[in-house]
Amino acid sequence: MRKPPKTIGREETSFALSLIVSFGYSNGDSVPFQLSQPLTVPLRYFYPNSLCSQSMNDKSRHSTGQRKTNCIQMKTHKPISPFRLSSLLRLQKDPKLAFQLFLNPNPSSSKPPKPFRYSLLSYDLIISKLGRAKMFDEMEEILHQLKQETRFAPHEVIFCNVISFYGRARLPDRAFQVFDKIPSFRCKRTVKSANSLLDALLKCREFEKMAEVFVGIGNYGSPDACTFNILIHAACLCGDLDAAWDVFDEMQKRGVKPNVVTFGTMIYGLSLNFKLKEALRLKEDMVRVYMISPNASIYATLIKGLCGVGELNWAFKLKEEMVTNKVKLDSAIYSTLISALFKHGRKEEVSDILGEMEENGCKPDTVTYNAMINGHCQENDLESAQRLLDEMMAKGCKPDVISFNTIIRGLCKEGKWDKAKDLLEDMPRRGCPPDVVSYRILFDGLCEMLQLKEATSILDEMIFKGHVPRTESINKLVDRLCQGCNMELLWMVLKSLGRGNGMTVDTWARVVAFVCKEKLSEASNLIDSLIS
DNA sequence: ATAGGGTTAG
Repeated sequence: MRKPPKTIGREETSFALSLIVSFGYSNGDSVPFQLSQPLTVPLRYFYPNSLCSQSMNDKSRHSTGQRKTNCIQMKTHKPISPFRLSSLLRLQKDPKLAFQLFLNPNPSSSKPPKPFRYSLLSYDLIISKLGRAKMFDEMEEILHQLKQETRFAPHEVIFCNVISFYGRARLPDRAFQVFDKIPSFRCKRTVKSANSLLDALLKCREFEKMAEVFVGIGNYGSPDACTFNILIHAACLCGDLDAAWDVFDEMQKRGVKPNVVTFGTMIYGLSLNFKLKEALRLKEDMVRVYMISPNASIYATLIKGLCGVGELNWAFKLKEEMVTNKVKLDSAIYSTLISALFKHGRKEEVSDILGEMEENGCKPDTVTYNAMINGHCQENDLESAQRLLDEMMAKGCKPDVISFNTIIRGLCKEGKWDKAKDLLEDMPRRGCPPDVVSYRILFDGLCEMLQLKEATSILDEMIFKGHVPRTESINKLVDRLCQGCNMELLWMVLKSLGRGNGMTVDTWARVVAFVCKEKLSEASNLIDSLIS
C-alpha cells in the first residue's frame, strides 16, 4: 500500500519509533492494596426484594400471594447457595447493595457462619459491578479476598477488566499496580493483560509509559493485532498519522495481519485529522488488498467525517453503499445524518430519515433524540426540544444527562434562566441527576445574564455536591461582583469556594487587588477629608 | 469489557 507523503516538524512523529526502539521496561514497585473496612449493614430489608424478583423471572405458577410466601420461606429456611448468590448479584442493580450482599450472603442465620464457598463467577460479577460504579476501595477489598482463595485461580480477564476500570477512571498508577500483582493471584500474565494496560495508559494519555510497556511486552507473549491497534489509536490521537502508518507497516513486518479493527482505527484517525480522501481510499483498499469488508462502525466514522467537511451528499451516498453491501444500518448512522441535516439547515429532510428508520425497523435511541434536541436548540426552538424530551420519555427511551444539558444550555441562551434552573432541579425526579456539566452550564448562563444572586446560590449548591465550576467562570463572577462593589455576594462566593477548595491563586489575586484598591481609595478619601 | 463508530460540553 502506498504511504502518504510524510509531514515533518511534529513532535509526536517520533511516537512509533520511540515505542519500538526504547530500551528496558521495569516493573513498578509493588504497593499494597488499600483496604476499607467491610460494611456491616443489616441486609434483610433488601433481601426479600431480590428474591422476589428472582422468582418472578422463574415463571412461577403460583399467585402473587403464594409467590411472596415463597420468598419469605426461602429467606428464613434455605441459606443462599454460592450458585444462587451469583444470580442474585446479577439481578442487583445497586452496586452498594450488591457489595453488602456479597460480603454477607446469609445474614439471618444465628449459628456461627461457616465459611461461604464463593464461586469464581460471583467474584467476577461483583468486581465488574464495583469497577463500573468506580467503587474502587470496595473492589480492592474483594480482590484481596479473592487472593486468599485456595480453591481456584482467577482468570486473567478479571484483571483485564480491573485494569481498564482504572484506565477509564484516569488512574494509571493503579492500573500498573494491578498488572504487577496478577502473579500473586496464581494467574499468568499474557499479552491480554498487557494490552489492557496499554489501553488504560492510552486513556490516561501516558504515551511514554505505553512505550515502556510495549518494549517489555515480550515477557508476556508476542504482541498481537490488538496490541498494534492500541498503538495505532494512540498515534492517531496524537495527530501523528505517519506514526500510525509506521505501526501499520511494522505489524505486518512482524507477521501480524491487520483486522477490521485495525482499518477502523486507521480510518478513524484519518477522518479525525480531516484526511477524508485517504480514509475513503483505505476503505477501498481494505477490500481490494486485504479482502476485509468495512462494517457499520467504519461507515459511521466516514459518514461523520464527510458531514464534518460539509460533504453531506457524499455521506448519503455511503449510506446507500451500506444497503448495497448489505451492512445493516443502525441508529448511529442515522443519528450522525440527522445531526448533520440540522447543522446544514436541511431539517425538513429529518422526517424522511425518521420514516426510513421506521421502515428499516431501526428505533431512534437516546443519541438520535439528543441529535434532534440539539438541532432544535440551535434554532432556538426550545418548545420542540422540550416536546422531544417528553416524547422520548413517553416512548420508553431514557433521556440522559446530555439530553438535559442541551436543553438547559438552550434555555440559558434564550435568557430563560428561571426555566433552566427549574429543569435542572427537576432532573433527579426524572431519573437523571445533574452532573458537573449541568451545573457549569447553568452557572455560566446565570453569570452571563447577570443573575449574580442566583449564580451565587447555584455555586454554593454545586460545591456542596462536590462539583467545581471552571476557573474562568468563577473569575468572571468575582470580577462582576467587584465591579458592582457587591461585598455581600462576594463574601458568600468566597465562603463557598473556600469550602470546596475552589480558590485558585488567580481568584485570590483578583479579590486582593480589589480589596487593596478599595482600601486605597478609602485611605485617600480619608486623607482628602483631613486635608480639606 | 484486551482493541474500533454515532449525540453534548468546556
